[in-house]
Amino acid sequence: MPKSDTHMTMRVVNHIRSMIETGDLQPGDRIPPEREFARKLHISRASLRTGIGYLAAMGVMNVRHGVGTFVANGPPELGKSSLSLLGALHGFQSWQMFEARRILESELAALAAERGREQHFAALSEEVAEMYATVDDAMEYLIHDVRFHRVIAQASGNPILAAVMETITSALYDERRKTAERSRDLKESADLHREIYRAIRSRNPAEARSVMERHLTAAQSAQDLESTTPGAPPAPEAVPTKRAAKKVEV
Amino acid sequence: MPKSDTHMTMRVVNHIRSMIETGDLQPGDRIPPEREFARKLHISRASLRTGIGYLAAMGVMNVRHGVGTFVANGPPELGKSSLSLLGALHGFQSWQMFEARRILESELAALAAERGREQHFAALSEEVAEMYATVDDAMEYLIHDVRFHRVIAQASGNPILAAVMETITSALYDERRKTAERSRDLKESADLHREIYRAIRSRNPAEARSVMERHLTAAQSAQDLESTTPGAPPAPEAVPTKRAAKKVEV
DNA sequence: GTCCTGGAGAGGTCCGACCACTAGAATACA
DNA sequence: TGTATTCTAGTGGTCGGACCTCTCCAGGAC
Repeated sequence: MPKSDTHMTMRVVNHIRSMIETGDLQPGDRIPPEREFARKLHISRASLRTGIGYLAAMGVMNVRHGVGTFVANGPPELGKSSLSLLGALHGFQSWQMFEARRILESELAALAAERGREQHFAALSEEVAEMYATVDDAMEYLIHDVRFHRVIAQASGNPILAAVMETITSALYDERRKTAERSRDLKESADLHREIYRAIRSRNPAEARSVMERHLTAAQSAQDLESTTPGAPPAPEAVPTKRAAKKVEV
Repeated sequence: MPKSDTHMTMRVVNHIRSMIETGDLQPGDRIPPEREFARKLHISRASLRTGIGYLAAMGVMNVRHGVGTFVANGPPELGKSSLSLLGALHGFQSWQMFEARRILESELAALAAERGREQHFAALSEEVAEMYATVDDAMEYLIHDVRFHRVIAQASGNPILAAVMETITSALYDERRKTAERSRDLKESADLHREIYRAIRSRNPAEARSVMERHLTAAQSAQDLESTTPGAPPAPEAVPTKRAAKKVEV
């Protein structure tokens, strides 16, 4: 939706975008130094920087002070803190984030059961094993927990849904960090993950979806218990707006 | 995950964020002029601008040349073009976007059936009527189509999922605009929307989900027919990465 | 070999001037 | 009087060029 010319910002964005589309720029690549690049694009360094800032905010570029600016190469993410920011603005509730995650990951698990490959199964199996091995170390356990879910997202074959999941869980952890770090019942959690793994491996989408939903519901309850803001029951909000019409494009 | 001090950008972001959280800044509000605001924060205008740029990229602020800078007040969205950008970077496929949309909107419809209120039903009904009235004007029809789906998202009571949907459909329209603008079979489409409306109004989540899925599948097929890049069959990608561990942040 | 220091090169911040757009006030005109 | 036009204050957008800070690593001191 960005208009091409004028607006230096978009000029930079589109330029880099096309460099990516033509393959001139690959994930992990470094772009030229700002001064040089700005000269090449016939724009000021300040304008170039606003463009880069935009890309960086979107998670497409990765700026490292004193080193250089790089094309992101990690797993796709929508701007990391964007959800957290939007949450502050629109007053997102904790239960809403959990619900979103539950829905997304359930479908992701089902898709993984349909499309997962042997490599994914192997990776899942390994993470489950690691989880059992670290039931006494919450910190370490969490790492494998996160990896497990990430592998499922990858196995789903839909990077878009995976990116959305990444964004939501990221915001969720942001919030969790504020409360206690302690965790309990890791053994039960590991059992559930093992069930999920088995359902996926046996290519049973319905089962995978259902177990994943059970797992996340349990996780939410556990979280609510030690949180100050208990998960609220669903309660729809105000009236539907009518004014949005003018914002419609195409 | 943004670190507090240093990095002027984050100083600005956090400052505005806290102004939002304390209610000093409400959606639609205008922030002070850059020169004045910069003086008040004891930073340069350039730094203030990078911070604002970040917020704007996230969709939290809305900058209008010659007018002022405002807190966003529309429906929550993750940065508009972010998906489109990420798509260029990670090579998102068209069918993946459709799939993501199908999954999301189906669940959204189910939730709307559970939680929707009378106001939402009325709004939906009105949009359906408008759709029937504009089956001969594709452009006009599309506006009501978009509004219809947006109301469902709102009725779901989960603004996070709604925001994600908004982001994905926005990217989808970006692509659609590249192809022909013509549309056919609007009558059939309107019929399907009417069915969805009825399922929601009668509080039948399963039915709502199912009809919505049918509708979006049909829409995808129609799109594929006149597109140069037909929707590809599902095909999972490469190996699961292992390196992601270091990126985990509790 | 190890440690320290210095410098090159990258991004980060700042300043101050000027450009471009918008909206509303002031003015001209019918 | 009413309407169109022009002017102008205020706001964001761009510029360039100076200077600061951070990283990394070569090269010397030990």
